[in-house]
Amino acid sequence: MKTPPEIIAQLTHSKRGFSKSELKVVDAILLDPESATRASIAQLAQLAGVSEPTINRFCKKLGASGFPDFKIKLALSLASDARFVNSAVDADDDVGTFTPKIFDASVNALTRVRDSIDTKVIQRSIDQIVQSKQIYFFGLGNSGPVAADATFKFFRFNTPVSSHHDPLMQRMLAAASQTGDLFVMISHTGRTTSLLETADIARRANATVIGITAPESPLAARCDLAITLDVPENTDEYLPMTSRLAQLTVLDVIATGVSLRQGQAHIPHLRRIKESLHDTRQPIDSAV
Amino acid sequence: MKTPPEIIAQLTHSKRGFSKSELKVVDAILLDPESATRASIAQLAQLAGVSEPTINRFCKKLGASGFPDFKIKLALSLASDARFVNSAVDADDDVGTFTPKIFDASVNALTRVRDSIDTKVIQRSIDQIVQSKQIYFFGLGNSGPVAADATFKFFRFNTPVSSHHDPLMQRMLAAASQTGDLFVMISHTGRTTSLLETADIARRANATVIGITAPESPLAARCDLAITLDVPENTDEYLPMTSRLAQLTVLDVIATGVSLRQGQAHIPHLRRIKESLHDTRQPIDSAV
DNA sequence: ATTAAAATGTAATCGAATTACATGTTTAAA
DNA sequence: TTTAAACATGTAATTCGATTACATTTTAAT
Repeated sequence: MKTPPEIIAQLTHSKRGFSKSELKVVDAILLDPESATRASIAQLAQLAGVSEPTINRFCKKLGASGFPDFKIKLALSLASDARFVNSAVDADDDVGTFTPKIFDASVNALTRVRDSIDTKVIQRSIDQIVQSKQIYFFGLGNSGPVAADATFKFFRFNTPVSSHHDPLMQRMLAAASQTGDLFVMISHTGRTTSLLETADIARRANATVIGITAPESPLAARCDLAITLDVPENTDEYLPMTSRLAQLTVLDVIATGVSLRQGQAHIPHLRRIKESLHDTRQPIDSAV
Repeated sequence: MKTPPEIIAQLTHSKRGFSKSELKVVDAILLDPESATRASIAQLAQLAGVSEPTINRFCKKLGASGFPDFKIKLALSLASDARFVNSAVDADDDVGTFTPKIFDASVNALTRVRDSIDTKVIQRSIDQIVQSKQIYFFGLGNSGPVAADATFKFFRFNTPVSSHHDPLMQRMLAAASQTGDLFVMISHTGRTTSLLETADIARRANATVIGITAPESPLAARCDLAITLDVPENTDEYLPMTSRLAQLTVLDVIATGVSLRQGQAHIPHLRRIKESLHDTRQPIDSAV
């Protein structure tokens, strides 16, 4: 996809020297960019309180061939970028307002991680998992459920897998581990003392430790492989929201990678899992 | 944001009765949709070999107010399509290729749910949660970790909250429940027999049951409130990937709603939680 | 204070889009 | 098979929006 000229970005980060009336235009557009894509040059001129040629010149200044072209570029910009405006939830937002905001924040986080993640580390993680004899997913607190989820995801491969959120159990398993054992430790902060100690213990036992955590965190430094997620999370206001999503998606990626590596080898295994679940479900056309 | 009329979709799935010359227009546009957004009506008319009014009528037929409006809608359609390339992971993809694909699939699912979710039901769910005396999150299998995650999320409110993934325990709690108790049952398929029974038991006990599940599923029909998530998931190939993310985000939304409703009331409670965690963490500047 | 350059507006012009109307084409009924 | 009515399409006129040329105002520098 060719990089579109991000009109909205140019409007918000008004680095460019905008003149007085050009700023009026910026304001008028940002007030309701959506409807600006539908307005005529006259309407927008009136709304901004400037003349029509001013609008026109403004459009050209931003790289459009004219006003109609500008509207299209603006629309494109809205569709891709501005839909995910990371606007904070406001105290007097109603459901219809804050619901998309939260979804957008999640989407934002995911696209950001997508664009910043180190796929080489992912690749090496996949290599390690394929080679491992046994896989443990460790997480504490909010990351506990993520580890548990990973178990379900990796269960379809033939390697024994389990998740643990009890620090003592984690420590015991780490101490009893050996070469070929793989620990995936999940921690948003990467600063949970107990998990750091467990990581050290596991590495001393010659097991492999992969961390899914924050860049430059103590945990990242202690792992054989650190998958670092750059998720901006204002943990001061809320408990982690978006980091779990990023962690889960990264685990999806790794699972997919392992799956691709194994080719069709595990398909029969997967079918057996599916079949085992069948009797727990109501048939599709059951009376509701 | 209002659901955009997907022009491209209307063009490709030419279900609508297009006439001879209208088909010429479709072809001309699909030949190079990108440049069609930049063409004038005369250019496009020539390219398609039809008259200008034909183009104009065609645009109106597809729901645009005219040709310029059509171009904008087309541009929007292109942009969103490009972003949501739901291209399946290919057997010979390398990490750098399938990693963004999976992230995009997740983003895709979230935006789709965002645009299709019924915020009125969300609102009523928030109402119920605020009024409830006790909250239980139930999930089985893949949804178990989601329920567990919800516990962490809702713990910051003063209402007692717990999650359970043992069907017997779920059933016991449902049987022992009473008015004021709230059950949030999470199931991607909405067809897990055990959970359906538990829902019935809970409702007979006058507890409230909220479902986070598939539209038109047995579970949705059995709940007081059904938050239905329209997540396309090819469960045949892979175990659920994106549905968890949607479920988690919906729970984030609800938690946020409850939080807003309570205003600052729970802030001291939240601070206490934070402080309790402090000693488990390494200080930021600890030696790495 | 004066002048040049930049910014903005006015008004004329140009061009694109739309509409009204005429012509041709298909379809169905006689 | 013929005929009329509905539909599809094109031509030409018209309208409306966008653009340009030019005049005026504002700003900044000497």
